[in-house]
Amino acid sequence: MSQILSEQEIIRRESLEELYKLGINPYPAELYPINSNAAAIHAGFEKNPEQFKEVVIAGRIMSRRIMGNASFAELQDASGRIQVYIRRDDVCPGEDKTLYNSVFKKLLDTGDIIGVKGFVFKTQTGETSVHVQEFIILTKSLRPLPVVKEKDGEVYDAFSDPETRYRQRYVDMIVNPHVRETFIKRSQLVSSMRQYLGGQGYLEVETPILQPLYGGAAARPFKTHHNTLDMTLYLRIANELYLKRLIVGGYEGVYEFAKDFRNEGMSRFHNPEFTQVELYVAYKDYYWMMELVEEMVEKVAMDLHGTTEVRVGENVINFARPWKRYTMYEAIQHFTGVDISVMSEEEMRAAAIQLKVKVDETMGRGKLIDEIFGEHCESKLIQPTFITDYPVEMSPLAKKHRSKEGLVERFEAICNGKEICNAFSELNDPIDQRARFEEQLELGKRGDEEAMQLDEDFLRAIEYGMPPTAGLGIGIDRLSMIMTNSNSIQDVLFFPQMRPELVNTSFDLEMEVLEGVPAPWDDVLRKMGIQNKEQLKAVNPNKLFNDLGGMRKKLKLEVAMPSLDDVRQWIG
RNA sequence: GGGUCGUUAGCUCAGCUGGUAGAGCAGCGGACUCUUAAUCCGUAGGUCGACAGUUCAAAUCUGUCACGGCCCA
Repeated sequence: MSQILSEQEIIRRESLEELYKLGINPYPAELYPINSNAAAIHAGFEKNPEQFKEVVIAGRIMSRRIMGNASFAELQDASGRIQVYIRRDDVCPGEDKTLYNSVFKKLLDTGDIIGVKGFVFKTQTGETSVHVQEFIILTKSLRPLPVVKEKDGEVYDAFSDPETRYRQRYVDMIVNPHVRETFIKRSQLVSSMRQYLGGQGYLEVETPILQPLYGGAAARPFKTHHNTLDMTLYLRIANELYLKRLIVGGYEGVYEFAKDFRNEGMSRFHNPEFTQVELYVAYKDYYWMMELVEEMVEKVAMDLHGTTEVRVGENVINFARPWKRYTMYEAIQHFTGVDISVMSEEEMRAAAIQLKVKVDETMGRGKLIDEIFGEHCESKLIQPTFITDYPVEMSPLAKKHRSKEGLVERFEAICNGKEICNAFSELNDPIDQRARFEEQLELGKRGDEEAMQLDEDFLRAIEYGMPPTAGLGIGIDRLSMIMTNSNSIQDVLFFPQMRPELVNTSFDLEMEVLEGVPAPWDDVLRKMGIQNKEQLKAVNPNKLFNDLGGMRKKLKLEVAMPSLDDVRQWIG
């Protein structure tokens, strides 16, 4: 015994014991043969009532209204909710009324999962319901669910604390139906793209996540270690360099839906791991790729919403083709009135200062352009817009522009003020590519932690010859945010990254002694789930110190707190 | 990383210039055979995020720390 239970949890555990005593297994092993669900009943009953004379459904009890010998309950399954009606003498036809009086009324709670068999009917107030003839407990729930009530579309006591929602997404999904809806949309988005890309004949592939050299983007990586090889490996920040090797190898179109990892700050738009689809198609250029993006994203909007128009916050975004196109210089001129295309670096720096953009001496032309654009243009681009022709300094993997000096053939699509994709005519000149990598190495030496590494094997591959290729990356999380009208990336990730919470878990008295931790704190640590040195070393001393205070109060210990330094010493 | 707001019962929240912790819902006991935020009567439930300081007295004031949201970089 180590978990400290609330009153409601204790009561539920007592109910569990009672069920066992009555010979009822609250966690049965057998499958439960459902033949319908909430949505099917709502959709079909009025037209074909004769088809709903014997339905078997299963779901979670979301609410109960008990009126003596008859009760209503709401059952929630994957398809939605339906009301069920239970009458004592229907489920207990004989003398023994235990199943209704004790099991249903006392031992069941909201949150429990049951199966019911019965017939569909309409109540006097007109609600389609299932009249229960038999029911069975499929799972007893030991924790009280947040109770969310609703009337006339108004929600009362919504389960809304963001921290708890993200940490306990399962609860969020149970009580907030729109959350499940968001993730269904996200899944449809990926299917829609996969269908589109597959339909073009491109090959879906998988490339390494653990990479000896990371590349393909400007970002800091996560570092890990392989024991047998005794070598450092990095979690990929992009899949670009591997997918291009596959184009060298002879495929004409490859794509991968990839989890990428970037060891950077977190925000409403950034999670350390995120999903991207990258696509490479041989014998194409970036103009061609723009058309593909328009067509594919328009299809996604149609598949998800049945229209190209999507409401996002205050705006309605229309993904119908064709999208607006600006070169980067044009965009800057459009939003600031300044034409920087003809300026020297010094003139540009002065212009940037005039435009209240923060500059410093290390910034070259490319960085200056990027800053001005980021400051004055990006957030104003609400409707999907292609920005083309980026400075060469920022794009070491893109081909130099066919006619414009100092630029590369690159575009980003901006939508709702944020980048949703990035693409270029891929650099396939191995001599130029080596030179660009070397420039990156120089940046790295000057302290740019996001500079790319020189990938000798990648260079070897393109020295064999990579056909002219168009490449694309689309951020699935960002696009999902737009397509689901979500304000934060955390709302389109099932399990957004969070600092760990120390949870109380059951512990085993037989376990090893925590050397160096004086009584009674060793016991307290065990109660907090820290059972050995390894686990102890893994915790943040400040947090541990903080939580020890909480445990001291909770367990009503009459001993002085250890100091923060003591705690640091225990951890070692 | 900086700014800012927040952390009180299972959930949603009150708690004023310091003076014995409250409500609604959920729970528990009871009544009730078509309810739907069911209703009616009764009742229990608290690491006020943590530590320290100020004070006769701290949920409340001050400092440090933890966790989270939002904004900025």
